Amino acid sequence: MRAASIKDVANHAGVAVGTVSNVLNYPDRVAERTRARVLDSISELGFVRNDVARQLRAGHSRTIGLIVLDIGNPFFSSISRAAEDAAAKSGNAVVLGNSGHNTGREQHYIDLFEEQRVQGVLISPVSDTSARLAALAARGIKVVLVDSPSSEGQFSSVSIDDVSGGYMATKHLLDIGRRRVAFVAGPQQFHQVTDRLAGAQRAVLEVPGATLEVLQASDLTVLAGREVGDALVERERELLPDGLFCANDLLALGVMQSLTMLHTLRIPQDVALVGYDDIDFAASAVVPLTSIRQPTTLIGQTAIELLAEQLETPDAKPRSVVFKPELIVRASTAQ
Amino acid sequence: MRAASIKDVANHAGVAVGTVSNVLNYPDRVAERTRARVLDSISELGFVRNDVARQLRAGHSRTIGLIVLDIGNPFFSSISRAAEDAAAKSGNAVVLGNSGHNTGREQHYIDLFEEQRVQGVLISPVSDTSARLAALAARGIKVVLVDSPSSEGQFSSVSIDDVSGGYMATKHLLDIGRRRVAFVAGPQQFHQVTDRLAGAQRAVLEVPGATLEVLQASDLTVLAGREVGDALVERERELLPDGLFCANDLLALGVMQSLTMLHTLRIPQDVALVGYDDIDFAASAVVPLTSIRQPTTLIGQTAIELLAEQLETPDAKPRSVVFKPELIVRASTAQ
DNA sequence: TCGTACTAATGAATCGTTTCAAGAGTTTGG
DNA sequence: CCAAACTCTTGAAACGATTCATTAGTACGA
Repeated sequence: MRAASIKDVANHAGVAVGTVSNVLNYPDRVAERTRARVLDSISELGFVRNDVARQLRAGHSRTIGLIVLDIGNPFFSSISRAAEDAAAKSGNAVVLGNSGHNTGREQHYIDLFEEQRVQGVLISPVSDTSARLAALAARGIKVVLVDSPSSEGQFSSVSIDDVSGGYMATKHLLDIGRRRVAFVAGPQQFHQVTDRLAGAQRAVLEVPGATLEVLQASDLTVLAGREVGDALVERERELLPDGLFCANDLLALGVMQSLTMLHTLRIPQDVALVGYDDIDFAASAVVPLTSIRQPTTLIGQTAIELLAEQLETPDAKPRSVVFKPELIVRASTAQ
Repeated sequence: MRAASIKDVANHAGVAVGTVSNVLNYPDRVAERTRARVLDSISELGFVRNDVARQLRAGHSRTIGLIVLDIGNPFFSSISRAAEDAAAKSGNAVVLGNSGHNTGREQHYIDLFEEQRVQGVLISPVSDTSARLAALAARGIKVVLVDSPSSEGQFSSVSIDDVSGGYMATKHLLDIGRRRVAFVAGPQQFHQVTDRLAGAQRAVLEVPGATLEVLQASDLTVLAGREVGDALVERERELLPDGLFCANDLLALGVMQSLTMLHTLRIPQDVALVGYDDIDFAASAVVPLTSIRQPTTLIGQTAIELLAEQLETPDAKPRSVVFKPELIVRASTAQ
């Protein structure tokens, strides 16, 4: 009941194992008749190549590791889908790891991928993981940073100009006349959060009389957004910001749920709201959400391309691609 | 620049390869001093176990394949996250494949997983794939069906009673007084669609005077829902259904976008709306969406458990777990 | 007829582990 | 002091593919 091996096929067809291997890998090195006989045996025995053995011999796998911060976030699920599609085109499989913003789990996946001798690792790092990634790279496993710029150009990377995204979002709030702006931040160790905040600050400084408050959310999830929103509705009306920029769409949707729950506050009349990522659900929110669109499909594809580049020319200099995000205006900031 | 092997470690430490292997796998079979020396060599050489070779020797991998219909659907991303977490606890990794409702891609992943000698495959099959899956099983790869009942109890499965979910959703619409009910169906080859429809039909038959119309959507996505919605708003008012039950939440959110776009129709006053899956975004929709909640986390965990069961006792009879869904009432069906 | 050139097929060596029977030392008990 | 019972360590044999130097066989030309 053991799976048939190449040796079984060879016996059955009355040829040597090398011949069976040739039928599989270099069919025209084998004479017509022999090939037919081998193929018959293969289908008769239900032989399926053992990829593990192939990989051992080849010295590397046909697998790419992808470590994301939160697969529940459509931003990342979209990237991973794109990466998977792109990898499949060149016959590679993507193994997905979800770090959940947790350094321990991240390290766990790095170790796992190293043991599995993956061809490369695409990673959206939790924080500054460069030492660990350098160790990976030193053992010949290529690394591409996703949604994170490469510190000192050590690795290839594909990222989005989050500072400029933060600027665009805040500028838009200011353009529609809002002056008491608040940024709903996630944990400050996420560079996505600090970059977007930096952009927001720049925009606010350009407009005299505009202020920027920072509200701290415990996480980058819908639930954390709801907590921030609940705190806001408790405030006296004159202390409320009139423009809210959230570090991502999940937060924004959570905030929106709280603000609209009691029907005492109106979006956008009382509070205008901007999110970040433009996930599919932003358009179908209670109030369709203005957001900063990130080209997730492109990000995923590019990550795979950068990896392929590294694999083809092993000592090519790492390359960094930076995409510009785009403002998508919807009802949550209508004038 | 080749990665260090166990042999390199053995040379460096001046012991036999078997001893190094014992240090790694059975530390207390090795004398204190030897063990220390080997561990030193390991860290000095930066040795990392080659999992590929281990797997070849062991005859199976520490990998589980998961094939889902649409990873962009939060229902499936939630299941896969749960499965991944559960698998990690027993030291296994999950490789994710996205079939996108496409038989070809599904087969591609089945083949890939078979070549990779995964321990088992969790699959949400596109249609009746039992022949192919039987072939897998015949080669010793365990199969667990996810979100799909097992035909003839051939495989273990974890599923949800979709007929009863469809019944609950429709009964609820009838309970709040709606009589011209429509079911927004996805492609009829998806059993999820036909089961939910069957439940809806049963509910409608119980109420004299109630009718059920079936609207066909091209897919189970937000976009497909918007197409159905666009067609609905074109209708004369008296031909409109007053209760809509959508085959999943993505469809429902799409329909909702169209219906609320022009502000001529009100949800729930003119049309009450029920979705299916209760994804996180249902609660933060334009009109918070009444939905049928499926215990995704439980589904993912259970799938892994059923697989573990099969692996531990290879000739245990396949087991089927069926969960009951739950109705979550929100504003989209408020009376 | 023989040597050359070619095509096919062979099978041992290899990849990096784990396993396990056998051997080498050491300790214990009589 | 020797046998028996330990504790460690050893190193060859798998696992299942690919590779490649050899060999076998055939065809051709001189």
